[in-house]
Amino acid sequence: MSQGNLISIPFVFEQPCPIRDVLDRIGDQWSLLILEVLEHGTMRFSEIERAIADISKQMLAKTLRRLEEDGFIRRTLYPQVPPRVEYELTELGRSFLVPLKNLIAWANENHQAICEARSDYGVKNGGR
Amino acid sequence: MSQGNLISIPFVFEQPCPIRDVLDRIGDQWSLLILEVLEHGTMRFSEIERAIADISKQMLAKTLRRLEEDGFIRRTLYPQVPPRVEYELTELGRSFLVPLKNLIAWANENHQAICEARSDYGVKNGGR
DNA sequence: GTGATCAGGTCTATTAACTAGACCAGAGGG
DNA sequence: CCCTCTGGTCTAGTTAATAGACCTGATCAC
Repeated sequence: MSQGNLISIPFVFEQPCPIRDVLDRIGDQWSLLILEVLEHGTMRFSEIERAIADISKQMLAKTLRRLEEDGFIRRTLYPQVPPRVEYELTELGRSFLVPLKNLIAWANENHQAICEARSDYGVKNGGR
Repeated sequence: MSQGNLISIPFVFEQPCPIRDVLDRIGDQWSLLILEVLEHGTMRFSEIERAIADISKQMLAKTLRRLEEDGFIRRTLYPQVPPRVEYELTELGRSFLVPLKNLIAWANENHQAICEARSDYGVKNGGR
């Protein structure tokens, strides 16, 4: 609170900033995964559910709604019984695939290194 | 479970796959943000805390430990009183900055479009 | 000497988020 | 007549995150 011991920090990520705003949305357990899955084309709810496997219906529905709300995907409901709902990437969503695929490529390339880091850490802190 | 109605899905993201493994770790509220903050150099615990502002101490400590465990960052403890602890990116962490900065650049470029999508969605589904 | 202060956490209690699983509509098939 | 199909929603129980008190122990003001 006092001024004397303030360390100068030129960047502060408060909530109303673009980076925070976007990262807070896509930075969750499922969003990136769903977008990656939808790269392969238009898919139905149950197809996405099967592709990700361990997502719960509720989280899938919620995450899809949020992605739709943010303009990443488009939801099309065919009023049949049983209902048919299809999800596909919008232009915005497709443009997001570019940085996303970079990220995924990095993940594939460096997964090994991460695993090694984990086991090294485990050795160093083995006891507990 | 029966075979008849299986829609062919050539890609299934089960947990033990590199993409899932990496995304499950960095795909949370704080990891990406912390890594981005640390781009600016070695920082102390309280500096990071101040830079992100609305992170709780517990989550910061936990996320830092996980990032350290995965080899993204290095933690250096100077045994003084009061304690001094510094965090910095490792080689691996720095290499991750490349895809991360792509992501952030995308976020900056498209933040406007996302906001517009949100308000459009709000109009369309205004009642509820 | 007494007490406040510092950094970097941890501990606890409250609150929010997520999960699993039941349930629903309503047309078509056996 | 009952069962099945899809895309969800609802409820109950579990897990995770948050806010805030607390801890250490050397240093400094009083």
